[in-house]
Amino acid sequence: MVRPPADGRRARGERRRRELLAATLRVIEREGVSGVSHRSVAREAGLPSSSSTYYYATLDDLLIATLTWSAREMALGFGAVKPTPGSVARFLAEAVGPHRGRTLAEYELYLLAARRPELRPAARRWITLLSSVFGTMQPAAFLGFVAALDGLLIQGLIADFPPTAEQLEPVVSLLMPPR
Amino acid sequence: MVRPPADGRRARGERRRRELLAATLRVIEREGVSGVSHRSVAREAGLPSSSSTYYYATLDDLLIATLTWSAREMALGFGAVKPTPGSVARFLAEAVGPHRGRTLAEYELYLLAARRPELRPAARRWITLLSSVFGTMQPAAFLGFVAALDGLLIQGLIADFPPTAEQLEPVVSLLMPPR
DNA sequence: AAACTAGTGGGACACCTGTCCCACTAGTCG
DNA sequence: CGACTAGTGGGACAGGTGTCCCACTAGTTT
Repeated sequence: MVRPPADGRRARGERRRRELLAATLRVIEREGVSGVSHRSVAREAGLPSSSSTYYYATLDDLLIATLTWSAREMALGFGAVKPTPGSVARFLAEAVGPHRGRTLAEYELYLLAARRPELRPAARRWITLLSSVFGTMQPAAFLGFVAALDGLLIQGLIADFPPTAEQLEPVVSLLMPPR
Repeated sequence: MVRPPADGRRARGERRRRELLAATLRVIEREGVSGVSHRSVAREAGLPSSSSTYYYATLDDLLIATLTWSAREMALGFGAVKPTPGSVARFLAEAVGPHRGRTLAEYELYLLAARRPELRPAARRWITLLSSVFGTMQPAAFLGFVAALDGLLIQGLIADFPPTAEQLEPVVSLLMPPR
C-alpha cells in the first residue's frame, strides 16, 4: 500500500464516510431499505444532510457502498466459523436470533442486487466465501448446501419463533456429509 | 356460500379491487415494493388515485392484500408440478427465467413479511403447500429441501445468467431422494 | 505569505407522497 | 316515488424527498 503524505482533512473524510455507512446499516436494520434517505442517514449519523450527498452523490451510491462494505464485514464474520454441522447451526441460529436485524438488512440488500447488476458481485461474495471453505464437497451437493443455508436464514426471518441451533443441526448435518 | 342478491355496484367494486391488486403486482415487478404508492398503482390500473385509497385505506392494507392474493395464486401454480426432480428443476428454471419479475416480486413481499407479522401466514403458505406434496420425506430432509428451493430461487435472481433446468436438476435430485 | 483544496453546513428548488375530504353519480330497496 | 348505500373523481393539506448550490472554514502546499 502506498501511503500518501497524511492529510488530516482526508483522514477525517474517510472516517465520516464509514460513519455514514454504519448509520445507513442501522437505518436499514430499523426501518428497511425504504427508510434510507440522505436526510435519515445523516440524522442517524448526527451530521448535516449535505454531508451525505457530499460523500455519496446519489442514494444509489450510498446503498451500493453500504452493501459492499457490509458484505465484506459479514464474510469476515463467517470466516471464523468451523465447517462442522454444530458450528454452522449455531451460526445460523445467531443470525436469525440475536443478529436478526443485521441479517434482515443483509437480505434486503441481497434482493436489491437482483435489480442492480452492479451490486451482484458484492452480494455473491457470501457464496464465493463458502466455496472456499467447503471446496471439498462435490459440486451439486455444494450448491444445494449453499442454497439451503440461504433458505434456512430467510425462513428463519419469517418464522414467529426463530429456530434454535438444536433444531437446525440435524438439517445442516444431512446437507453437509462429514467430508 | 350464501349468495346475497346480486348487487351490480358491489360486483364492479370487487372487480376493481382485483384490478388494483394486479396493478400493484405489476408495479412491484417493474419497480420493486418501493415503487408502490396509491398514485402509482392507480395510474397503472388506469383509475383515479382516490379509488386506491377507497378500497385500501392505507398502503399497508394494499401490500398485505397483494401478498395474500399473489401467494395463493403462486401456490395454485405450484400445485400442478409433479414431485419429480425434473419437474421441480423445470419449475425453478422458469421461475428465475421467464417469470423472473414475478418471482422477484414474490420475494420482496416475502421479505416484507419479516417486518410485518401479519404477512407471515401468507408468506408461509408456500412452505405448507410443499409439505402437503412432499409429506412423505423425513422431517429434517424435508426442511433442508424446502430451504434449498428458496435458496436456489434467490441465488437464481442475483445470477448474471439464470440457471437452466439442466443445471438445476442434479442439485434437486440430490436433495430429493427418489423414495 | 498566498494559492489551493477538502470538507462543511445551511438553504433552496421542484416534485412526489399518504391521507383525508366532499360534492357527486348510479345502483338498490322499501 | 324517495331513502339509502357503494362507488367515483377531483382536489387539498402538510410533510418528506433527491439533488444542487454557495458562502464559508480549515488544512496543505508552494
